[in-house]
Amino acid sequence: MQYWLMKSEPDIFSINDLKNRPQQTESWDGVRNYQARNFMRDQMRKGDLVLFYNSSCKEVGIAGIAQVVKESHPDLSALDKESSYYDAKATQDEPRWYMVAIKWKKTFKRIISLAELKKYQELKDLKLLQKGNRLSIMPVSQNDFEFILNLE
DNA sequence: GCCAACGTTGGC
DNA sequence: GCCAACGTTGGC
Repeated sequence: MQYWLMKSEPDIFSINDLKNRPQQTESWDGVRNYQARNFMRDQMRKGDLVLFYNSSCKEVGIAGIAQVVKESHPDLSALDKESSYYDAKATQDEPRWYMVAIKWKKTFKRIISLAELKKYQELKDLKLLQKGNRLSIMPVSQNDFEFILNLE
């Protein structure tokens, strides 16, 4: 079992939105970065746990936990000309972009803010905190994951 | 709104 | 394959 962090702009899709979906589940469409795609396509497995991170908003930080419930499948929003995620280079045969589905598991009682996370020496290896990291999906070590759970 | 840092594109 | 130019991310 592996652990991950996934970023979302809460104004666009929040952890509450996830909780309110049918089956509290959503396919993570719209990722258009190869490294992030490769994590979803090649490494994320059913049962993996995910830190749900709020980015580009008033309170940036970790909002809760989700779980991978469906492994890699094509992100067909890339084929939809009306979608802001449209990619002219994606086709039915070569979908180019892939996603996993995650299910809501827990909303933290408080947002564990980015500023707070930065304070802990224990989290110095957390990729989120490393300089210039803009990945929207990244692996998290089991130790870091458990440390963060205990901060709530 | 600023801007550092990174990713992608495309000419050569 | 290099690299400049451009676009995007995302914290502040």
